[in-house]
Amino acid sequence: MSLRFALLGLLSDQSMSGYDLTKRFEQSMGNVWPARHSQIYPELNKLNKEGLIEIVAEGPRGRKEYRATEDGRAAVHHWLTEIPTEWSIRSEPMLRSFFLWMLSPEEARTYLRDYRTWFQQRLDGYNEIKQYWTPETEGEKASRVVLEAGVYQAEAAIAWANWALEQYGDTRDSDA
Amino acid sequence: MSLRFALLGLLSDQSMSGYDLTKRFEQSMGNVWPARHSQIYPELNKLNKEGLIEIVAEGPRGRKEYRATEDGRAAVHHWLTEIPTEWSIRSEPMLRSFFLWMLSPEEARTYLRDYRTWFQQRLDGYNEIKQYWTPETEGEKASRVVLEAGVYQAEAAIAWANWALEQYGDTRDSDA
DNA sequence: ACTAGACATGTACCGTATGACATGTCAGTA
DNA sequence: TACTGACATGTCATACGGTACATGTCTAGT
Repeated sequence: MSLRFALLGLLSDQSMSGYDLTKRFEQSMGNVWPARHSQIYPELNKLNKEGLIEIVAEGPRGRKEYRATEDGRAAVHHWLTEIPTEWSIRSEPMLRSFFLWMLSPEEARTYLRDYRTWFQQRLDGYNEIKQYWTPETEGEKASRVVLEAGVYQAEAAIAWANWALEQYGDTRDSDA
Repeated sequence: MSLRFALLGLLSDQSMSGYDLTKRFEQSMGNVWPARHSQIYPELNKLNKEGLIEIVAEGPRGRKEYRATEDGRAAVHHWLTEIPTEWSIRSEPMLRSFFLWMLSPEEARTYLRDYRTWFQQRLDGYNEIKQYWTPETEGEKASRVVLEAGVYQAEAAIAWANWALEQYGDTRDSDA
């Protein structure tokens, strides 16, 4: 159910095409809820048939720009306020961490360094965006708040990785 | 693919039944990779047919205790070292946060307080475990390291929620 | 003797998600 | 003119995941 509300929410803020939405999912949205175009396009057609979104413009190459209808925005509101949140998350990096004991210390450290590097790059990217991006729409202002969550999470992930590296006998303190 | 390696990894550390594994997923494992018994039992049968796990004991009520074979452990090692990690995670709570702008400030604050409360309870639970649980197997020692990741993440989530609450005009500093 | 609850395993259906296949347009450049 | 790459939308087969259905056993308490 989450994908449809993600689309509906994005289309409540700005009108966009499936292509634009796909790019959104490749960037910001994909960090918390991944989706490919093969899932997005059919869902948009469903949403359109159900009257939750409507086509506001057509462009070159069959481009169709959608926006949420009043019903669509109401559906998001209902989801946010009435449907209980699924709190548990799905994280392969953390799942893998459960099994580091099956690796040699050096292999485990390699994994933890990769882990740290990945989050460090996220963090750098987030800070970059914070510097050069000025949110305009209401949705973008809220995205700015979520971006900050990414910063907090990334910092925590890096701090944990450093702590874990010590547990696995690491001597150095940072990498690339 | 992740579920099979989760099962294989757990069964590399200790022999367990599907029922035991299901309980594991309801607790620690489920925090990072949820799975129900309806998914676990068929996967165990597949793993068994493929020779990656074997039955080591049978108990009352048709209980079957499995453990990973040498091939099974090798498969986990291969996964950990050769298969690229899927870094992106799936988090409905964060997805919802993107759309807080569609709520009234009071509704948004309610959500953020629920968010904070949930992670606070996680954190309390983790600290409880840290106090009373002494890891014994290698797998449990590694789980202890992952538990610490949960602590770091929960603390970051709470800190962010407090920051976000300020953005949404909250005056108070804590709740239940 | 009965009963409730934990133990224990399984299947079936339906919706979600992925990767591959498929097709075509438009703009810029060589 | 030819080519490349971004733009743009779609489908299909398969696999993954969740809810509900289905069945039966064992233990402890009443």
